[in-house]
Amino acid sequence: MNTVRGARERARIEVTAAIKDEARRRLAAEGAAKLSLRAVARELGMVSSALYRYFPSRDDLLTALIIDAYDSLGAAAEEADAHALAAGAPPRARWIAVCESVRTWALRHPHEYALVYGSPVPGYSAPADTIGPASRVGNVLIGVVRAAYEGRGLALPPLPPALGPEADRMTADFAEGLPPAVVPALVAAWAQLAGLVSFELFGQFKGVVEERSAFFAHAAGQLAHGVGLPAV
Amino acid sequence: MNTVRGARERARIEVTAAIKDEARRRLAAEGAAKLSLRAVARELGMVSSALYRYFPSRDDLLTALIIDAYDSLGAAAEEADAHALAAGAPPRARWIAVCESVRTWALRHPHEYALVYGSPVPGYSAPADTIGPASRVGNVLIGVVRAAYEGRGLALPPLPPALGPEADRMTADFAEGLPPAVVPALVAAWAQLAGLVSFELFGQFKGVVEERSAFFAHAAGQLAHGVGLPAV
DNA sequence: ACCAAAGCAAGAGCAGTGCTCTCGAAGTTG
DNA sequence: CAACTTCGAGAGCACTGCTCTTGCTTTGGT
Repeated sequence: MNTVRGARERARIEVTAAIKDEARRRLAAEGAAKLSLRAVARELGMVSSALYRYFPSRDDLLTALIIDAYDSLGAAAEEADAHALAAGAPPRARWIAVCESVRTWALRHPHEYALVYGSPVPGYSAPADTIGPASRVGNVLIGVVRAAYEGRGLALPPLPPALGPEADRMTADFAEGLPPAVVPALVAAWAQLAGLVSFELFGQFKGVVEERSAFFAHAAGQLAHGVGLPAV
Repeated sequence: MNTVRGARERARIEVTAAIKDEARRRLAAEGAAKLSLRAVARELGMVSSALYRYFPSRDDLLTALIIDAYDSLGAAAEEADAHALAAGAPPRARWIAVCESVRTWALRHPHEYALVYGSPVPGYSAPADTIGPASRVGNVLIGVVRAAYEGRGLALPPLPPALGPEADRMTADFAEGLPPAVVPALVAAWAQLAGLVSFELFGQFKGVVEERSAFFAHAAGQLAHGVGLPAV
């Protein structure tokens, strides 16, 4: 692998990266709604039609940015967890560290966060390529809970009987080895985490929450409690 | 009031309403990103420039739709709570009923929900006119918790000392009469509720949660627990 | 080493957009 | 009735995503 296939292929990779970089820059500056292919091309010194050799449409460019954003966020979460783990943190502290890393990443890349967890852009349905990167954060959270479970430090949340089969299916599909009762709570906590971050990022806390960091830390702790990682 | 001020004024009101109606229709059909002033005007048999007599810009039209959406959602939540209250439901059941009503409204008006709780559209900062309607759902939730508190049915969640002053400020600002410890939990629950609905609506649960209704009901119950409305 | 095939940038062009300006017709008010 | 305001229509500007055609450059097989 990594074979040097010639100038052409190398140029294509570089140009593709340059386009994505410039697009990300304009995304950060003006938001997804105003991201224009022509402006990106102009900034790169090429003509707009040339850009279509690399991305067949504006939505394809956005999809590429979405995948990169998922990957970047996923990497941040994984790194935060690895750090906490290396520091000997117990599962609850790891959980909170991951939540904080998601929030920090979102505050640093607001438009990219909006791209992945905000309203989907056009008619649009997420291409299959996105589901892999999209699940990285979820997998980190699953890993933390699994560690708690294997360390006998997991308090099982209640599960209504009506949700039993669904919990079993979820567990088999993407959380093998965990007790089914915790899986719905875990998925809910993931969505709730996104809700907290989105509200802060999208201005819904304006005039409501002022001490955002302290508030978030508290909420992340409550989230941990909800999935069975009680304080001390 | 309701004085008939002449044909002109009446026409203005009717045309404004017609524009919003048509815009809402196109919003539901194609989403906010593709909502075009010209298309709305065309559908109404008027020329695009005439529309600017009623809304000075596209964003102003969107803002009007946002306010209406907040009001519609708020009314749905208030009605759901009133129904539950009239049926003699205890606070916990009222809480869940309100959560369900938000989800139901969102599923019925996905694009309008995305407009208010999704990523903000342009460069954007929410105009002041939106904050009133925006808080109606929150006020309903506050009312439910207040009823529980006054009925001695509220279990106070823990509050870290670091968040004490902020909790006091929040309580004084928009939740007077409630014990400060519950207010941050309440705000967090509100954001988390939006996270649950957004994830379902924006396709984040695709391949993850199948029994969406049962899952949501469970999560809403957990949310109730988190704000101090325990089961039975 | 040559030459056809493929990849590429550029330009023109289409249909559509938000928004501005001007002009004449209509309604409102003294 | 006259002065004034409001409105719809049309033309026009700068911009968008996207397509198509035209030549040039790189590539890969003979």
